[in-house]
Amino acid sequence: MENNVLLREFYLQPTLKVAKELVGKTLYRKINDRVLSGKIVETEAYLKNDPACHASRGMTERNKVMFGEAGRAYVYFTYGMHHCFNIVTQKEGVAEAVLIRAVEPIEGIEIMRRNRKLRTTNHKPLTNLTNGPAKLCQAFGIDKKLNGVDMTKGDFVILDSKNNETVKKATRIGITEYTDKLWRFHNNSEFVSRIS
DNA sequence: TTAATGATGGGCT
DNA sequence: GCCCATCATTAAA
Repeated sequence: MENNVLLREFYLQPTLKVAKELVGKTLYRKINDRVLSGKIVETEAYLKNDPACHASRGMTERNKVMFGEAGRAYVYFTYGMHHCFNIVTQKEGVAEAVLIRAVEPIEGIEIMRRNRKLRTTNHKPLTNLTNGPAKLCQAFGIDKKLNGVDMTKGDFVILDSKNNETVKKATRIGITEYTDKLWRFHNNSEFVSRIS
């Protein structure tokens, strides 16, 4: 298991390349000896000098992890109730990251269902578990306690996998600047938050 | 089917 | 005070 964990050198590659290549890889988390995993199906890149990037206006208490070393988790709280999860790329001082927007559940689906606490029934219950950045955080139990965690080792990592995903480019979601940039990557599957 | 809305609180231009 | 890299629910059509 440990031998195919993505290492720091992977995250030191150009951020757009990292974002694209993360599609098809496996997000893995072990909590209390129970495994949660999912195939990453949708990502977004946030670059330096990108007005949509949290770090574009300088370092703050919230975004300082983005300025640190590659391979760490940047988890932030938004809309008063949601978390979003990114992986930091680039060397220290260069604040770039990849937002994980959606995964396809593989292991620990019952735990994910419990973590999601949905009231109403959905006609696509599996898809609806992790097809959004805040949904996957809920399902995987990701919150601010994981902000800054090193993802190149330990129980919260991304596993390499030989995959031949067809990766499509699209515009990013939920931003108001640089909306023309095709910095969102997805595999066009039903587990993506939305196609376009 | 799509559109509108309320929830809810940390960060900050 | 206003803004948010969102989501679930309700309303409309």
